Amino acid sequence: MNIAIKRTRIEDLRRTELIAAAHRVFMVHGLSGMTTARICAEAGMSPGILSYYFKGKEDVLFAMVRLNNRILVEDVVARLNHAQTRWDRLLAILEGNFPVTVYEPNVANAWLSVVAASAKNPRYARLQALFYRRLRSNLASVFADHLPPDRVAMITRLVSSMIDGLWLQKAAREAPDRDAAVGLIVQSVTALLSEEERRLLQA
Amino acid sequence: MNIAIKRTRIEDLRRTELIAAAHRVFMVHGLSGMTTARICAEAGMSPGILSYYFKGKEDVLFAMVRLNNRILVEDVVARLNHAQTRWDRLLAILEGNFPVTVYEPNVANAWLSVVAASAKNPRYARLQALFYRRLRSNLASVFADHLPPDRVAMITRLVSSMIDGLWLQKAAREAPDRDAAVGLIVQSVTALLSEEERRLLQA
Amino acid sequence: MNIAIKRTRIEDLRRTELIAAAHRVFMVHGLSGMTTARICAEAGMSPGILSYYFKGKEDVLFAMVRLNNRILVEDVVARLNHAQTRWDRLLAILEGNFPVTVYEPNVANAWLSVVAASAKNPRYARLQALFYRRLRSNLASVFADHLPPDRVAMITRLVSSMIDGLWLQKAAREAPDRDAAVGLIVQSVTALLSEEERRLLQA
Amino acid sequence: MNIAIKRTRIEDLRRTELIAAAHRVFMVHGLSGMTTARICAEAGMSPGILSYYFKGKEDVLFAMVRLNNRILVEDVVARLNHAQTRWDRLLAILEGNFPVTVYEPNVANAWLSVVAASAKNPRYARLQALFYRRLRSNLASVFADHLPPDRVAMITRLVSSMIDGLWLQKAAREAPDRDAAVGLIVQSVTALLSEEERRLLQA
DNA sequence: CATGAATGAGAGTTCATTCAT
DNA sequence: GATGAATGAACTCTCATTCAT
Repeated sequence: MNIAIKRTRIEDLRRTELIAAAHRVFMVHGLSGMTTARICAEAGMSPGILSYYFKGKEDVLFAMVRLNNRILVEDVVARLNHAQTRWDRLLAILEGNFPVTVYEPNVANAWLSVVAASAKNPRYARLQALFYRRLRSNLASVFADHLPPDRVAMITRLVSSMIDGLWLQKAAREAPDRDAAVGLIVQSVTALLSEEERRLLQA
Repeated sequence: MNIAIKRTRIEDLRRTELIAAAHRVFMVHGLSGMTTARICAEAGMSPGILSYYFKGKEDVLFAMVRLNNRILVEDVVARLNHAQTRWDRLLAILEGNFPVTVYEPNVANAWLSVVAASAKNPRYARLQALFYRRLRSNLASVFADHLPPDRVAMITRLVSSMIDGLWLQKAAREAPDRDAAVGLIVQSVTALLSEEERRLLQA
Repeated sequence: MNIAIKRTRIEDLRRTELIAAAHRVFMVHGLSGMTTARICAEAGMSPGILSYYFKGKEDVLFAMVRLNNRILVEDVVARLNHAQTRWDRLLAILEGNFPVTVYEPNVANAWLSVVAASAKNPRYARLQALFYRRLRSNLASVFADHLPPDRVAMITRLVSSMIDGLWLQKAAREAPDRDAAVGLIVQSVTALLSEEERRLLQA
Repeated sequence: MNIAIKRTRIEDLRRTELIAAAHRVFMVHGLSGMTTARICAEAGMSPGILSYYFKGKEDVLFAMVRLNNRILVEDVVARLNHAQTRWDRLLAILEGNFPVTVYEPNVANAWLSVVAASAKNPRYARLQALFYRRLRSNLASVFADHLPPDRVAMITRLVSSMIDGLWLQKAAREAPDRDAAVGLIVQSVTALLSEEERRLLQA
């Protein structure tokens, strides 16, 4: 039993190691430069190992994307748990979607490739759909109690498209830095609210 | 001399035809499916011709992107020329950035790949920079006379990032249709203006 | 001493189980689909075990072929023991060479692969030679007492080549079913005998 | 036009060259040793050439099999055209199916692999079916006018299965030489006919 | 004795590019 | 100028085998 657990853990470790290696290669060489050979070399393993832990290259990529999504989601959840007011929740969501060390052209660039490459793949489509649904429901939870549904929907759309747009512009080296990005969205949302609505959210 | 000119013209035509063929292949097969063989076949030419008219595949891609940018810009310019009020100018810009037949998941997807693949390349960076500068100056020209500079800057950022965000979401099959997209942006801008400002823009 | 014997017996069991597993894999996936990984999985053992019990994959295959030959031979022997007349002996041989549940395209196909793959290997050549010698001597024992040697030889050749030919055609999905196959050979042999000879064999 | 023809011919030549190279590799190394790299090396070309002339390895193999079938069939046709009596036709068919220089263990072996490997592939199945149909109709044409249908069918089956069986035994190094093989079949057929029938066929 | 993680050679295929004609 | 045959490097994936535990 102990051995089994140990072994499973070792397997999991190696899997994680490979995913991490894939991620490093991905960040440096981009999606097109992320070859199986490079991943294995980066992990310090032989080329054949990939098919031992994964079905194939595509499987590694998917695991990598899923892991990153999970980390991002968990980060947002943690931030939301610490938020006091509804307004703090909005800030938590925004800050979670622009992670400090990660909101950077090369990263944005890499992730754009993934979205582009995987949009037709139903497996990723589900992942994406889930991600957007979560984002929208999080945003909705900020406004739902104090605003009519159509305004909630509109603000939600606005915020989510601005998040994506700023990431895309980051990849194109045309986006402001992280604080300015968050600030821009906050400012936009603020401008859409009446003074009273703002006060209610901040309470 | 005449012959030389003629030749040049024929050569220009063939170059253009190759770029057009590349564009057609790109739209159908995406960036990853855009092979030199397919481009030449689509153009009805032999594979060897590419190295005569271009330095390589990358060169064809660049020419294609530049041409496409040009067409999009010219379309916006034409729309702007027909615009009566400042408000019409805003609509012209938005509609020009969501071309009816082109605002479609596969296309968005393909263009995302290009942005992702070329972001590190200074050649493309210049192209992108020019594109964004033009978009911003166009947007600024709508508001500059009636709003203080910081509000102009803010609205400009908001609009441009929403445009990009909606394209990105389109690729992820998470964006509304074209009219709703334009409507969303218009609605957002409207909400940011006072009634008086709106009236001034529509005059 | 006892332990050693026990161990040896257990080892023999596992060896046999591996061979049986190999045979099952072989029947389902064919020779080309018979990978060491699949064999061990089928046997419920780990991949490394193969090199303990066998020199390599080739060795497993050989053991499998030998075992199969043995089973087939023993089956024929058992049938021969129950045969009353010489004619019954002929039927026993034919029926033994077209096992009911096994005379089937995929199986024929798989065995063809083995013959093809191993024909150059002297180890298999000896196995094959033994097999054919036994078949011929069995057939000869049917006719030897009542027919001159050259006719015995001819009939033997005819029968053995028809058996092989029908198996080959089975693989090519061009052979009749089992009863028709046996019937065809019986019919051919019958036609080669005079009425008196037939009566003698059936006595 | 001329150029087109010339080019097509060159292409055909290269294709044929590759098929011939494949055949040589196949004869020497067997089906499993027939790698694309070896084929191209044997043809004195680079590895990439294969995909220029063929869809893939499987396509080369199929072309090779088809070409060989064609050659064999044409040889039989030529022999049949020279045959005077029906009996001569029978000999022509048999001799055509045991080509002098080719009825040899390694060749038999190689062909066995192909039959085994391709039996599940409908493309080859059609080829095989055609081959057998032709063989049977050729054999039937020898006997059809002088024998009742059921005896024609039986003799046809007997001859075709003996041909296949002798080839299989050749691969197992257990078959007689070519003349003995043909002789054995002739002898068998002869024994199945009455003296009068034989006379009619030889007329 | 048995495990299963790890290896590494080798397979088929794709494709941008070159170059003699 | 244009052709298209030819190249060769690079890619992903498979699998028999090895070996520390």
